[in-house]
This record gives sequence, structure tokens and C-alpha cells, in this order.
Amino acid sequence: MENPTIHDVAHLAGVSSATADRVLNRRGNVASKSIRKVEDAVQKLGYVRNSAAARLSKNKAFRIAFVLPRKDHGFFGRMHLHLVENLSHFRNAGLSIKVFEFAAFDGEALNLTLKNIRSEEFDGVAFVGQQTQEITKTLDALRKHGLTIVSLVSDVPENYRDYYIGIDNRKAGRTAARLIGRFHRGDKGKIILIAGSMDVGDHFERISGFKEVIDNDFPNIELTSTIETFDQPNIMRRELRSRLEGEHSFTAIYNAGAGNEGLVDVLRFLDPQHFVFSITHEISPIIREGLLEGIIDVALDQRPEIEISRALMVFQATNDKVEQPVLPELIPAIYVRDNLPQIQT
Amino acid sequence: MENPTIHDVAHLAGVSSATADRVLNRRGNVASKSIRKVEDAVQKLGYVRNSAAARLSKNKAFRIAFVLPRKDHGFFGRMHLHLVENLSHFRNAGLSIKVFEFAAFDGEALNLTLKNIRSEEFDGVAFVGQQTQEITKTLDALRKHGLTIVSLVSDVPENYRDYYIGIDNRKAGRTAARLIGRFHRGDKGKIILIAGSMDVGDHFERISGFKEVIDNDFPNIELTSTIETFDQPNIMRRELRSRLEGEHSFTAIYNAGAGNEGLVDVLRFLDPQHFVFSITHEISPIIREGLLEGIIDVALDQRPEIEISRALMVFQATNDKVEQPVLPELIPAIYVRDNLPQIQT
DNA sequence: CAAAAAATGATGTACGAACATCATTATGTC
DNA sequence: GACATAATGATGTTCGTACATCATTTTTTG
Repeated sequence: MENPTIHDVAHLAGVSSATADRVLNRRGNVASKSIRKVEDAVQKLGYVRNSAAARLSKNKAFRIAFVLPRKDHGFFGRMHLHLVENLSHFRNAGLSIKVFEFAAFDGEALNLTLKNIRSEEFDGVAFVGQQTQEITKTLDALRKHGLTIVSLVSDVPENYRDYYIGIDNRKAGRTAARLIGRFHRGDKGKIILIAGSMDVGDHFERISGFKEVIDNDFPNIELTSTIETFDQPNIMRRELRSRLEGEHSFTAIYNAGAGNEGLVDVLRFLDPQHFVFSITHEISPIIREGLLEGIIDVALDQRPEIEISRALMVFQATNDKVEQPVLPELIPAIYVRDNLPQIQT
Repeated sequence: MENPTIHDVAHLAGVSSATADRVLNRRGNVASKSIRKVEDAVQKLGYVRNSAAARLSKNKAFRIAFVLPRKDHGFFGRMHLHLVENLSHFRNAGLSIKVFEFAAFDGEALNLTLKNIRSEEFDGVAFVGQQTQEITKTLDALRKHGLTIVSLVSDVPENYRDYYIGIDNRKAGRTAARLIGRFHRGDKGKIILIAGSMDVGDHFERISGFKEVIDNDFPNIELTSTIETFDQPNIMRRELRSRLEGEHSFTAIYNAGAGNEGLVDVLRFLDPQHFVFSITHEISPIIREGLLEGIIDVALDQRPEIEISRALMVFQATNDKVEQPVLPELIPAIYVRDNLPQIQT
């Protein structure tokens, strides 16, 4: 039960292996009749390119640019770390990786970084970021040069990227709302909403998913205006304190932004029974403490490590010109104090 | 920045490439002095075997036996399906897969199936199952013949397998308990516990993790004896009905067994306000319905598709004689009605 | 119909490891 | 020191694809 080779394909198609090669690698200058014959033969034989041979023969890596917010941001720091940890593994798989950093939430900085990616130097780009007019234009240019574009964490419209790897943020927000709503068990409630920035798609979608469910299914619960923190602990502390000042009717809190030590700081000095429930996003050492102390009930985590791995798998399949592996949908992990991951993240 | 080859290693070590090859592939008949020299050179150069070249040269697949409970069991059916879906992808990666089925929970059948795996025909075994004296003995024999053993879903002691791929079932049980306990918000409670079989490690550990948390942190909540259903809807229906008959003080239910239509059937005919909370394991079309109807609050799901993929990655790295990729811990997904996966599972 | 352009075939090399064979050298044993 | 055994080197083939070159055939175009 030997696997068919390109020679078998060529033979069955009645062409030379050179022509079969021209077809399979889209080198052009092939009659459409020949193309059809080769494709039929591929079908009939179930030919699959031997990626080991291909990789060996090509003898050059698929060059990927990872464009990520700076690693001092806890959440993205995890992405950087995971990339580094798997570098040797993927180098061996024929991928070479270069990381570019920009300031989180800074659309212009992102655009500038993307613009600096020279299409002769890279075969693919994976990036995290919001969508602006300029950014989509830059992405478009890159795609026209044949680069494979992967958006991470926060999606851009389909025609500006080849793949999106991230969670469904609307679902994440809805999940948070369901848990909080359900925990009220019919009691009245009043919720504080927080986001990093409503300008980035992922935070925006979480908040609106959250509102959907509360509005529809939990009429006893009141929502208040969303605080924006830009994921900065100082702003979180200031804004949250001022919101809580003199007001004692809040029953729950949902932070759609990334794990934020400011949140834990403030909650730590409140009456532990103050809230019915509190949910935040992305695990970090401080959020972990919050969970263990019982200050925070649930942390949704999109597991950036897995997103990085998936992105690399996508590039690998692209490079090998092989079907993408079938993998289940990414969903955020839901952490309570009892299922925290072993490794310190 | 070319990657070093085995010739570079041999040259630096001051031996021939034949000897370097003998060292790297443990062919024996090499002086320990030479071994050291080669290993030092590998270190110094950061030599990593080119797995593409190796795979091409070997020109034979790593033969894996998957030993799984029958596919008519919903949860394991998902494993079978995912294996089939990824067959071509992993054939291309140098793995060949054969699946063996046995009746779930039947230790003897499992042992018999494992015994029938001839060590000349396979290079690795992945299996799901409990541990008995006989089974560990069989596994031991297989390992002695050099097969790589991976246990799935439910672990066996470390020295009987090379890798365990599955969730931490104690944590899963603790998580369920935390949610249920927290939802009681201090009220008194009485819980029905269900398992497929307390003889299989995963179910046993879930139940004991669950008890741990309730006993420690929720003194107001009472636990009742565990019902065993062998994951069969008929038994579930009968036992659950008899437990509920005339008794109205139960406040929550935790099914540590796999998704079970019998559970939904019975709950559907109860007063919807009967329970504070209900949690089950493993998503299925029926459990999905239960979640959408509000009969079931949470389904923990260990995502067998991901476990299969991970197992295949482990075998692949083993075959390529390359470091295992660094991947985050597997944790069960927590589904509520708002974050159900797209695909019908 | 001639010239240009397009399509095809024939052929060979390179990639890096696995593996086999045979000759040679070093080491150990009585 | 003769002999067996262990260790090593030299060398060549194989795996399947990518890619390059050049000759030849077919098709298109004016």
C-alpha cells in the first residue's frame, strides 16, 4: 500500500513529471487540458504531497512575522514566552519566526509595524490588533504580495486575513453574563462593567455579548456604564474606586479587559460579601491570587499558548501545501480556584 | 545561519559520520569515549535532527494502535470520528493508525485487546481504560518490547505508560463542586451524585474531588450515595427516578459519568425550579438540548478531539526523535448554554 | 506559411538522514 | 604473539520533491 508519488500522478495523467510538477506548484505555462488531467490523476490516486520530501528539497524555512503587543503586558507576555519555548520545535518543522512588538491598543504603532514588514523577507504574518482603515489597507497590500495573514485574539473582516485564530468574544461575554445572571437567582442586581478599550474588537464584543444576555434573560439586573482602563492598573484603581465611592448597591463586576492587578487591589479592601460574583479575563499571578482568596470567582482565559500553537500549525500546513488539520473550536477556559493550571502563568 | 548536519557533528567530534550515526541512533558497538565526543559536538553545535530528512529516509510509518471503547458510546464516538478526520493529515506526517474497539468498562475485554497487539506490528499504543493487575502486566510487556504507551482519559501509574493525555479528573470534580457550592450562596443543600462506574479511575477521581470541596467549604450541603449507571440511559432513568421518588429536598445534581440522555429525560419532567444547579460531563446532542432548555446548567467536557490530537503529536515527536512540543495543561471545557461549540457534537 | 510564443519532455542535481556493506584499525584474551 | 572481537571509517544507495536547464514539439498570431 505504497503512497503514490508525483511520478505515478504524471504517468496516470499521461504527462511528464515536469508538467505534473508545474501543475502541482502552480508554476504557470501549462495548458488547461494538462492541468485537468493532472488534477484528475491526483484525485484518482489520492495523491498527497510528501511533506517530508518537499520540506527537505525546498531547504528553506517559511518565514513568519509575529506582530504582538509588548511583552510587558501580562497576557501578551504569555504569547511571547510560548513562542520562545517552541522555537526549536517549529524551526525543525520548517518555520522561522521573528517577533515584532508594538504598544498595546496603539493602532498607529501597529500599522507602522505592519508596514515595515517587507514582503520579500516574509511568507506569513500573524498579528494581534484592532482594525482601522489604514491597517486593513496595509494588510491588503501584504496579501497581494502572497503573504499568508493570520489574525489573532481579535478578528478583522474575512477578506483581510486568511485565518482567524482566537475565541468567539461575543460568546465569552455571554458566558460571563450567564454565570453572573444565574448566580443572582432572581435577586435584583447592579453590575459594574470594565473593558481595556472599547475600540478593540475583542473587548467590545465581550461587553456587547454580556449586555445581550443580561438584557434578555435577567430583567432584574441593571447594567452601568463601561469603565475603560487600557489594561493599566493605575487607571483601573482610580476609576473603580471612584465608581464604588459611597455606592453600595453593586452586586457584581465583569472585567472584559485583560487580567489586571488593579482590580484585585481594589476588591481586596472591600467587604468580601460585597459582591455576589466577579468575573475577569485572562489569568495572571495576581488574578490567580484573587481566585484563591475568593475575591474573584471566575477568570475566563483564552489560553494564548494554544492560540500561538494553532497559528504555527496553520503556517505549517500552508508551507507544506497540505490540508489544514481538523481541530475543534477554540473556547476560553473558565477558571475557578479549583482548576487553576499547574504552571505559573 | 545554516542548520548543522550530522556531518558537521561528526567533523567536530573527530569521528566519521558513520560513527556519529551509530551514536545518534543508538546502534551500539561504539566506544563510550566516542559517544561522549559526539554528544559534546551535538551540544556545541545545537544539532537537531532534520526530521524531514529522517522521515523521508526511513520511509516507513510509525504504527500506532488506538484501543478505544466502542464508538456507539457517544463520548468515545467523538474520538473515533476525530481520528478518522485527521487520518490523511497524520499519514502524511509519518504515522499510521489502526483502531481497536472494546466494550466500555469491561476490563477483561480491554486486556484481551491489548494482549492481541503484536509488538512486531506496532510502534506505539494509545488506550483508554481502567487499571487492573492483568492490564498493567500486559502494558509492561508491551513497553519491554519498546512500544511507546500513551494512556488516554484515565491515567495508569507512571511506570506503566510513557505519557498520560487527559484532564486532571480530581480538579474537574472540584470545579463542579465549587460551582454548585457557590450557587447555593449559603443555603442548605442536598446533592445527588452519579457516576458511570466507580471502578474506572476518572469517574472515581471526579467524585472524590467533588466530595473534598463540598466537605471542606460547604458544610450546609449534604451528599448522598453515588448512583452507578455504567453510562447506560436505562439504568440512569431507573435509578434516578427511584432516588427522586417522594423526596423533594434535593437541590443539585452532579453526574460524573459521560453525557447521558437518561439524565435529561428524567430532569425534563421535574419542576424546572426543582434544582438549584445541575452539572454533567461530556457534551452530546442531548446534553446540548438540556443546556439550551435550561434543564442542565453546566456541562464539563474534556474535548476528546484535542486529546486525540495531542496523542498524535506525542507519537509524532517520538517518531521524529525530537523534543516533545511544550503545550499547556489540558483542562475540561465548561459549557453553559451560551458558549456551546458550533459543530454538532 | 513563417515566426513567435507557449507548452512539454528529458534529464540531472540537491536536500539530510537512514541504513547497509566491507575493509581496516584498535583492543582484549589466552 | 596469535587470534577473536570490538570499534571505526569509507563509501554508496535510497527516500520524494523542488527546481533548473535545454531541447523539442505544439499552438498561436499576423
